[in-house]
Amino acid sequence: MTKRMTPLMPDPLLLVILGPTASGKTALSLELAQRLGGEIISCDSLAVYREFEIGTAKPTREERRLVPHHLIDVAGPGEEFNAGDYSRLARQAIFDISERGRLPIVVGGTGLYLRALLEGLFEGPPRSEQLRIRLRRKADQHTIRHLHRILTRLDPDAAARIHPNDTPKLIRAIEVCLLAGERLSVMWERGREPLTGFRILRLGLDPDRNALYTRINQRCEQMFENGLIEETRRLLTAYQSPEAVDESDARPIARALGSLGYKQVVQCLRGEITPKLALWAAQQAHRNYAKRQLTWFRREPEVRWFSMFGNEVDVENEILPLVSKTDEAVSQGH
RNA sequence: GCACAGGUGGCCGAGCGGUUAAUGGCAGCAGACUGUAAAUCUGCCGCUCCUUGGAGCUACGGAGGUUCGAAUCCUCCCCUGUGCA
Repeated sequence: MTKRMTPLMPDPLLLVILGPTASGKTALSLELAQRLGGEIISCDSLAVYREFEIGTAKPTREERRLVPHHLIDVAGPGEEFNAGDYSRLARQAIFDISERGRLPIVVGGTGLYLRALLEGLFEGPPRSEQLRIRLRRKADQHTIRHLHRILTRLDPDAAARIHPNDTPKLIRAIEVCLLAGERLSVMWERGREPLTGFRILRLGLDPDRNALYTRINQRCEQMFENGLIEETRRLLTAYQSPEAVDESDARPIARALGSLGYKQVVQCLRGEITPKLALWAAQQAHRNYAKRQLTWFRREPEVRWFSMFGNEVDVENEILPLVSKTDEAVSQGH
């Protein structure tokens, strides 16, 4: 094997940092970005919303001044934002960063968004709120199996892959079939459009479970001390939370008010639970979430795992060699 | 001190003579996931052993008792809550 004298321009590197909430992704990403001349693309379904600050653990203003961040605060609190939007915007950001000769670093905990970014989504119709309302009403009138029966009629293959109890996924599947006039499973088979043109290096953080849970508990407590309740009160005044939707209420719905931490604080503000219980429940929810994230990320291909927190990783000896090794491998034509 | 009400698996909580290792829920563990994903859903869940299916052991505050059989009935004791003193 001879070394190329005039090697083709190798694909630029794309760094991906993934891991559960509170595993130290931010710390690691900042260090790497500074050492490698990188910019960060957040991959977080809640950090995209403006005004949701404390409960989303966004990087601080100082951190964002240190390193440019993308895909944070790109949507209004009451706006609709989904995996497709994310995929498009994030890809654009990655191309722009790379164009400028900088290293794009994707950092995130939202598995679906990461997959939408790296592997793409199937080509499907957007959601139809009206159709969804109709389907949900139907579901309420019949047994739990009803939606599944409808889907089985429309697309048996898709139905076989969705559990009869999983109402939201059934609704989306039926919606797609009806709107597209085509089977979802057929659309799936046509495949996705993955992100190409980059060598992707995935770094995963998987610290000791008990230590992670302890850190999550502390971080939640910190959020409450930093004014999560006040922040939620302000948001709740301007927006409705997704549960307890009132038809006569003109305020837009902020979906993020139903997410970890905010949901529990909303219950507290409505007088349903005490602040103490809200904290306890928020901690619980974050722990459960971290576990689900790990389940998702375990399936992610080619992840270089580190069983420690992001701030504990020996960047100099553990990661920088990986980065240059990838460079080498490609320039040698492997 | 007296009178009620209670003490059930890590927690909450059903059961109130056999079909009960004991309904549920939570937590825990494992899993799924193609435009609501910080969402939604699934499985396992006393211990030990073997191959699915089982086998054995330990369990319903404690000690006795009644009974073929008790978490469930009786007696005494310990503890908790409430009311009266």
